Amino acid sequence: MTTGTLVPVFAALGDETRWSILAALGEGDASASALAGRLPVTRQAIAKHLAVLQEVGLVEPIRVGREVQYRVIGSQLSDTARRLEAIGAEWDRRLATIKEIAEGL
Amino acid sequence: MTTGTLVPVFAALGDETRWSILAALGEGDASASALAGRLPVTRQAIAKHLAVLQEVGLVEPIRVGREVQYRVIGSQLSDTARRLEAIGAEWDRRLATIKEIAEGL
DNA sequence: ATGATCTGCAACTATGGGGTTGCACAAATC
DNA sequence: GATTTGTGCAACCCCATAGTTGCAGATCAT
Repeated sequence: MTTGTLVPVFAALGDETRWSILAALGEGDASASALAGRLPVTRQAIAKHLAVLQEVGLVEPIRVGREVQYRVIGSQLSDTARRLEAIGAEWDRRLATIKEIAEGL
Repeated sequence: MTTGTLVPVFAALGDETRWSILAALGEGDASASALAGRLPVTRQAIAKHLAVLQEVGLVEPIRVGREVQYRVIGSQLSDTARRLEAIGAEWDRRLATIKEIAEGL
């Protein structure tokens, strides 16, 4: 059913600050320090969030000289969406079946 | 962008126990007590999880006599998946644009 | 009416996680 | 070489939350 590594991704997406980071990264790669300039949180806090996002494969680090820029991996987001879609469809199907049985068809 | 109520849904989906509950409910409506019989957690814990799931519209309470059964709302899951899909596509599009610019096309 | 069962609310514990400050270190800049 | 700027690590605070126990109130069965 591949629900294995899916839950941590949702957990990662269940935080407003991380969405802010993803939104900021959506306008171009950026380092933790650069992000700290735009968001109302410390660089260290952002670094932790980036670690979480990297852990679940939503973001990718890229060394540029002495700084580390991060890039959003859009495909991972799409994958997650498709897997969620599949589960939703499966549920709809199953619930329809249950409803039929309940109505005695 | 409708990212408004989306984050809490992901937060709700970012917990293994809640997925267990959803999986159990996928095999038919059940009450908190019934669920407590199958899962290795207390009824009260399950009740809290059900409250969270209801809060974000993933589940729906149905009074049956003295007990309260819960039903999965598959459409909410599908909606969430579609919205995530849309965001993912948007990102892919934007990142592709950025890449083009970066490569000087 | 009594007992069994299911729900609801409340208090309490404890672990995790978001956030901070502080410092040490690496790498550009001057 | 000295200074700046960016990263990494560690300790710490604080609050949200997953989980528990305990009890009171409904509701169904006998």
